[in-house]
Amino acid sequence: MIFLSDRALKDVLNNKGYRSTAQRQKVLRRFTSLPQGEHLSAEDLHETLLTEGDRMSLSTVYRTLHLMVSIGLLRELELAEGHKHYELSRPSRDHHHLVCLSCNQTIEFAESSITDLGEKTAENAGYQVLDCQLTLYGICSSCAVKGLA
Amino acid sequence: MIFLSDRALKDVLNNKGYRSTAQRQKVLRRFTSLPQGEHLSAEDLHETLLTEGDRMSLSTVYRTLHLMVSIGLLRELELAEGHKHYELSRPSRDHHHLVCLSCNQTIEFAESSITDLGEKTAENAGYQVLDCQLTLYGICSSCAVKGLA
DNA sequence: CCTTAGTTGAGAAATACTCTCGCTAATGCT
DNA sequence: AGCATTAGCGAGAGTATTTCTCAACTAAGG
Repeated sequence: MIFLSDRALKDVLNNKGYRSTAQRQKVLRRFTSLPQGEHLSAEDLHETLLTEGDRMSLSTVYRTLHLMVSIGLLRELELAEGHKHYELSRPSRDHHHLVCLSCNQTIEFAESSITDLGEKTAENAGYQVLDCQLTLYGICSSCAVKGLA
Repeated sequence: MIFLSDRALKDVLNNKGYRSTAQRQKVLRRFTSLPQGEHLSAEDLHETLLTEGDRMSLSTVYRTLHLMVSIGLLRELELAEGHKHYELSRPSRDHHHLVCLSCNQTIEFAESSITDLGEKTAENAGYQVLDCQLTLYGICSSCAVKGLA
């Protein structure tokens, strides 16, 4: 799912009974052009779309994000900032997050064994997996030194 | 951390420069008396405290929950209901969650290897781990049948 | 005790997100 | 291509959850 043309997106959507719209294409395009490792909040996405000249209501931003998470195109991340972040779903390059509860620094790390383990567990329970996230919360070394925890 | 007396809680708090208060004791007690596998939202906790005759402001509930997460006594869960849930932190019996994005059913599962793996990763990055959560999001079999996804 | 500094309560406020409804436009059929 | 159907959109009001403010209170340590 590294790249998806407008045409491919249309097929994915239509197959599920959804329509392909300019808004959905713009949102997905924004995510595909994002550097590896970056993620956007709903508000971030809304703003960057506006500055690029793509008017879109905030409602649509939220609706589109939810839709894309539900069909597995995007991944919803709960880090430590009080709001959700989204990134392209890239099953082949699964990665996880390490978050400092004090300064919110976020580090990504890859660990393919977790995905396998998660898939197996979910299948045993009869689930079809859309996402598998290992999130580690802790205190980073510089915050530990400052005694902030 | 299966059980913590008021005295033990006081020591933990005082060691970190915090005070032991009646409110903090009540909150922790509520969690220690919770059946294994259950978790409470801030609102749940506030209500159950009130019905048990323990008046406490909602602000204090939130403050106490955050404090206890930051010192590792509680664990903050992000399931799929739109608000956070909390449970006692029990490092010795680590468990993770499988959530249906359609009906919000949540299944717990244990997997000790994940904790080890997480600890190792975090330590390499210089982090002191407070929590390690693997969360699998997907569609459960009954929702898949209903074609809800 | 007595001081001091962390903690609480109450409610206002901020934030993030969801809903409603009239209008627009994508899809599928002819 | 033209048309009917209906999913999807925009705008803003509404809701839910969480955070903030500040005066009053109280735990901790001397």
